[in-house]
Amino acid sequence: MNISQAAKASGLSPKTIRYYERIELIGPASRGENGYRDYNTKDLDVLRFVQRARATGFSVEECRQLLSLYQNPERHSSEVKSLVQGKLKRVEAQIVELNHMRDTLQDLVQRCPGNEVAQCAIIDNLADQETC
Amino acid sequence: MNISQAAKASGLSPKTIRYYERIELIGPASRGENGYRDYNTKDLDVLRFVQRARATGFSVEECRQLLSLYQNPERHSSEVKSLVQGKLKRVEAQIVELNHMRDTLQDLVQRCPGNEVAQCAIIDNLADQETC
DNA sequence: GATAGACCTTACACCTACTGGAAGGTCAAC
DNA sequence: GTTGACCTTCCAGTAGGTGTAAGGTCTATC
Repeated sequence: MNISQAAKASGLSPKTIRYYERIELIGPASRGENGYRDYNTKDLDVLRFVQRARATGFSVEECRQLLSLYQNPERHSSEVKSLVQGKLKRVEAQIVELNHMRDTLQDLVQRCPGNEVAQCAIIDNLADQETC
Repeated sequence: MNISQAAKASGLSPKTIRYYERIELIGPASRGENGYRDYNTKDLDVLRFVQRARATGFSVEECRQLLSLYQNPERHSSEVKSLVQGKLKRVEAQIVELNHMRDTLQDLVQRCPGNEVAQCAIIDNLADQETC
């Protein structure tokens, strides 16, 4: 199975697969006589694992750790859990920040007339926090 | 007022101010005889404006537009409002995505025993969406 | 006058997680 | 034998800065 088939089957792009190989997130693919990369079902499992972990929100470095746990039969599930708990905390913090941002934006939108006049609460607010 | 004082007064770092000048988000600072950048209160207003807009979540390109509206007395508040409404929509979409991510992570954490056993719902889930 | 330390300048490299494009080799079909 | 769709590598660019180096300048102290 060559790279574009592996890409389709895993949900990654060929470019991304090559990139993952280059940064050694995944091992080097075996090569056919023509130098083309060749993937088997085990390789595909790894590609899918990474695709899902990325889609779930893990960074490439976190995927590296998850992958090493995935491939280690001696792992303890506690290690996996603490990794995911850490990620959860960071995601929750990001949500709090974005919610705050949304509230600010909503407030700005409500206080701006949105007509042909130049005076505008949004500009005023960004220009001078005090007049808020 | 030289760059580090302007930095302190605006909440940006000197590096960031130089960066903003380099990408022409802000105009070139005037220079003293020694070649040092020199900021007046008007410059400071612009720096503060940008700092607040960035902190509110606007991208540098969005800041560029906001700044040009800020500096244009002929502006219509409707232009400002639609810019901010667009941003609000994007932020809300991001929140939805992060909430989904958080739910997934919470579910994974709950279903992982977190002990010395290797078997773990997180790894299983990432390895094979079907066994989820 | 010399020197130390804190500033300033520019320029280049690095970060994340890819993506686009160029230049060239290979394969399958017609 | 040629076309088009693959494949290969490598380099550059994206956003929004930060780190570091090499060098100039300012101020204070000895």
